[in-house]
Formats: sequence, C-alpha cells, structure tokens
Amino acid sequence: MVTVELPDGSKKTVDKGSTCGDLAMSISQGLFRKAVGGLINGEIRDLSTPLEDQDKVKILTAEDPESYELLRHSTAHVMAQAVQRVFPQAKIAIGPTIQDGFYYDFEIPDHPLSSDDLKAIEAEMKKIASEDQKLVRYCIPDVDKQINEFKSQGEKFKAELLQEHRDHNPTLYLMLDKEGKNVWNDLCRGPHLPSTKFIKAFKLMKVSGSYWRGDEKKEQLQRIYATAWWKESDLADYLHRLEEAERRDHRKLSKQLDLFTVHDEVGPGLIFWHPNLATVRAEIEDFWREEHRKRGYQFVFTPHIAHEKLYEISGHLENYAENMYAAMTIDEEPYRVKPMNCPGHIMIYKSRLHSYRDLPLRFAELGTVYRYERSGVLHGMLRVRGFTQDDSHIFCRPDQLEEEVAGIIDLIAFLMETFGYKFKAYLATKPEKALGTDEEWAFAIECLEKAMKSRNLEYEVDEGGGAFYAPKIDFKLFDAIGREWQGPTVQVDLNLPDRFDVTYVGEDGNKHKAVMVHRAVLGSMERFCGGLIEHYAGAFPTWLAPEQVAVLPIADRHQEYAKEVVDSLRAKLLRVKYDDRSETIKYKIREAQLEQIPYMLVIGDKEVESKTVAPRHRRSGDMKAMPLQQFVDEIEKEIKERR
RNA sequence: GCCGACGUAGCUCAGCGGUAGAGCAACGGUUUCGUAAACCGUAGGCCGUGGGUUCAAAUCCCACCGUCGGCUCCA
Repeated sequence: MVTVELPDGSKKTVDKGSTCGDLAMSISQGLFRKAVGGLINGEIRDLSTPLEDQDKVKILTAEDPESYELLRHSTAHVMAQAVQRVFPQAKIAIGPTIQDGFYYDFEIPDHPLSSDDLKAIEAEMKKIASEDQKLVRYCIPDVDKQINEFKSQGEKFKAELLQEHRDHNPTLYLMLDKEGKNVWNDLCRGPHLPSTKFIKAFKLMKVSGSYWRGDEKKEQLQRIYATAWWKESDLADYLHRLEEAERRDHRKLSKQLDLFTVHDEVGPGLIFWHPNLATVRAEIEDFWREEHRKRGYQFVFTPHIAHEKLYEISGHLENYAENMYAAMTIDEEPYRVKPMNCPGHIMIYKSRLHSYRDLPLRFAELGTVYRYERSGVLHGMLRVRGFTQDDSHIFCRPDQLEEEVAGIIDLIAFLMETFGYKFKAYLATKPEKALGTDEEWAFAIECLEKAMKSRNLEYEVDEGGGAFYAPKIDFKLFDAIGREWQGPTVQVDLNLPDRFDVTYVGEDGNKHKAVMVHRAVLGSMERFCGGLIEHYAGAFPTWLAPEQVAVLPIADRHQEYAKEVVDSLRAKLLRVKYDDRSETIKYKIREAQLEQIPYMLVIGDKEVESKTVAPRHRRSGDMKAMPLQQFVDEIEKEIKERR
C-alpha cells in the first residue's frame, strides 16, 4: 500500500502500483471521467503515472490552468500525426507548447505549406481527435535500435534528439487506435492526455519559417503555430482577444489618427513623427525632464557621429560592430554614427577631475542612436533602425550605489504608474561569459537586491541572465489588455569604467574607480510611444492627447461666440480643434469621436445666449452645459494630474 | 539575412489575359442643422520598380524594392 497526500492535506491510501488515474477513480467516478493528468509533487504527469509513497498528488482536470500544458502538448502530437498523414514525406522536428498554444516544426521537402494545407491538416486533426486514440508512454528499451528505426524512417531530427538524450531514460509516446494498434509515435518526454478525445477546440494559426535548433546554418524548417483550448467558447474568446490586439495595432491606428510614417525613399526602420504623435512625444518628454530635474539629474547633449577611436576604447567596434553602420570618412579619418550614448556621457565625465564630493553625477539625455537591424525584424515603431533613448548614466561611489538604484526604482515606479502600466522586476545575474571579477558582480548584485528590498519591490531572479558586462534589473510591463512589454532596465556597468578609466579622487587623495549605472526608463521614444498607442488603443489621456478639445458650432450664427471660446481655451495653452465647416453637428461629433479627442464643446443657441459650453466626453458622452470657466478648471485639473 | 504571404486612388477594398472600378476622404456648390455619416457635382491611378511571355499584361513568369507573419536579435 502507498499513502499519498491530496491538495486539501488529507491522506489517501491506495494499492501499491496504483496510478494517478486509479487514485482519481477511488475518489469519485466523476473525477475520473474529467481527469486528464496529475500534479505529482508539483510536476505535471500522465494520468497513468504510478504513485509512490508520500507523493503529494492533485488530479488535474480542465479546470486547472496546468492542464493546458497537457492539452496543447497532446494537440501538437495530433497535429504532427495529421501532417504526416497529409504529407507522408514530412519529417518531424520539435513541438513545444508556448503561451496560448503550441507549434511544431517540420521538414517537408519541396512543399511550402499554404493556408489550404492548414485547412486539410485541421480536418485531419479533427478526425484523429474523434478516433479516441490513446496516448501511451513507452520507455525505450534499446536506444540504438530505436535510433536506427528513426533513421530508417528518415526521421533524422528525432534520431539526433534521441542520441542526445540517450542517458535520460528517453520515452516514446505511442498513439493507439481502438484496436490497440500503434498508429503513430513521437519521441517525447511527455506528459500527455490519456486520449485524443479531450481535444475539441483548436485552430491552426499560421505557418512560418524556422531553423532546426534555431540555427541559421542548419536545415530550414516549416513551423505551424496553433492554439488549443478545452472549450469552443474559450477558443472563441482567445480569437476575440487577438482581434482586439489587432484593433489596437499601432500601425493601423497610425493610419486612422495620422501618427507616423516610414518612407521607401528614406529607408525602412526610420520613423517620421507627424504632428499628432509629435505632440504626444513632446508632452512625454516635458514630463520626463520635469521628473528628472526633481531627482537631481543633469541634462546633456552629445554628437551623433564620433571618431572610431571612441568606439575602439569603448569596445563597441569589437563587440557590437554588426549593429553599427559602416564608417564614413571625414578628413581621411573614420567616423561612426553613434549606436549608444554611454561613451559620450563618459567623455563629459572625464573632461575634468572629480572629487568624491562631486558624486553622484547623473547625466541624462534623450539621445538618438542608430543601429543596424536586419530587415526581417523591423516592425512599425517597435523595432526600428533609428531611435531616441531616454538614456542616463549615473557615476557614483560604491557606497552610493544602493541608494542610487533605489532612486531609479522610485522614478521607474512613478513613471510607469502615471502611464497606467503594471510591472514586474527581474534580477539578472552573472552569465557564463562575463567581464569583471566575481567580487564586483557579487557587490553590484547585492546593491541591486538591497535597493529593491528597501522599496518593497518584489522581483524574480533570472539566473545567468545578465549582460556580459553588467548585472541588471529588467522590468516587464503589462498593458491595458494584459500583454507583456519590455520595460525599464537598470544596469551596473562593469566594463566601461575600466576601458575609459573612469575615476574620482577619494577622501584619501588617491584615484578610485567610479561605479557607472546605465539606465533607461521608457527605453526608446519610438518603442514606448508605439506601445502607448496600443495600451491606450489610440485614445490618449487628456494630458497627452494631440487635440484636447474640439469646439463645434452648430450653425454659422454660432461661430462668433465659438471663436471666442476657442481663443480663450488656446490662451490657456489647451490644444483646440475648431471645426467651423458647414457640416451637421452629428457629423462633426462623429469625426471628433473617431479622432479620439477627449472633449467636444457643442455651441448652439442656448450656449451663445447663456455664455456656457455643452461638453461631450468621448467616452461618457453628453455632459451638462456649464460656464466656460468651469470647464477650463476641470480640464486643467485633469491635465495637471495626468489622469 | 532566411521561409511564407502580400503591394490597385489619401484610406478600405473589388477587378485576376481584352478600354482601370466602388465606398469613404479631398475639392466645388447647395443646406444652417442640438450629440457617431445632409444632398448634388468635380477631380483623383506609369495597378510597388525593372525585365520577360503574348496580337494584347493590373492579371502569367523572373528579378529587385517594400510591407506583413515568423526564425534570430533587441531599446
């Protein structure tokens, strides 16, 4: 007999050799019918897994979030089987689960997959699901024999994987039909659903290229992305979420709201900010400068090109050359367009000697840099070749590091909250290949951790995730619809202070190496604003809105007073659109609404007579008429509070 | 860079071997109107670029450029 512990803490004793499924059955038949797997000691396992004494077991059903792993992974196998039914020449590679779904990579010689193929594969998958195939775990008794079998089937990828995993108790998952005949199998660690009958709601999403093991030098494969859910309604919800994301796409909104363009004549990845988006950016930059000035930052400007010597010293030519544009020759000397702002800030620091009393120095710049990105990765404003970083470099003494990092965390938290982003922090520690001594890494990481703790900032540790030159804190942002964005970063540079000999004179009269912190809060104006467009779905809060108020006279006779209203609003520095065209009020409202202008002021006979305005909010609609001054007070308050 | 899809009017799209189309926007009139589309008219295109096939190419083929979805990388 073995005794296991259930999630509620109770104990249950079952026969030796009982499986997770047996346990479910012993609890209730209903549970057994719904059971798709087990969570044994925190690990997701097959329902057929034999239980050991003292195991902590939870029976997984479709109700448990962990069960998606089983569903999607098994659906991936069903898809692979279907692909090989439709294309017998297809060879299978790997098929992991990912966020919201899974993919599977195939090599299908001389047949690029089309959307019609996807339909055919999907139809075949439905068939397999209804065949109620059993998924059965099978330990490979003779690895060499199995490798040879894979090879004879032409499954070279599986053979290669098995060879690699030969010492890790490799398993196959067999798929058995009603008669118990093995109709398909895949080298797989599992776990899986007991049967394909649970697979009901799935959809193949798209095909793309990929490489075997993500290596461009290896075979080019075709990847099918797909999603799977327990219920049709969940699938429908998911597809709806995708539509919502598409509706918010910053490139699409840019066309509707006239925000930015790129031009063939200029080049890909180079952004033109139209007046509307430039207004948003200018507001963000003003806000940014204000918050930095409050926190003791000093603003600097640095040149856009520099002699190659600078990047030789910084090491960028050595480590970063593939992202830098080719040198241009000026007076027979090689110059480069700047890919980063740090060397420039160091030049300013090094222009004179610094006493320990001078520190910390916090240099900040909205610094525009240019980096070569391969053509295939460019994406609207989110991935471009020229962009402006909200860059800052803090030079301080080791004893000041913790406090400086804490100050940065405060700034980050304040800015992100203002924009309505939720965030999560990750501490990235020393990678295998790294510069700097163990002591330097340990000290920097300790300071980062202490700073986060002092601010009660929760964080996860990303072991070995640091840059080769720096331990760092990375922030992930979560937008209005829960999507993840790369956010602020704080890095303690363990490289450049050495390369540039960045020092200060200490109390003892000797030179000491300064600590250099690199940080970006918004990241780049391009990516941040692109993300904001999607976050707000184009409806910028009033303080950012390109136009804050639309003044809409109903008929021509109202124009005189409407113009007065416009002038007094403009005198308050509000951004006002005046629509005096001879269109109906319905039409003017519709247009202002589509332009996402926060407030519309309708001016008709009543307003002219009583010297009021009738505001309409883009979301909440018609408001009560009020004196102009009252409206001004309210909107000014809203703007000041950056709501 | 690689794999796949796609480039037709400012925008959204139809046309897919035989004289370039629609709606919206723009422009000109008429209308003077109370909370998401008044009416009439005008203009707008080397059908991404360059080659080829054909009596004839937006349409078929090739190359290039760009965009999109991925691979990879990252602010």
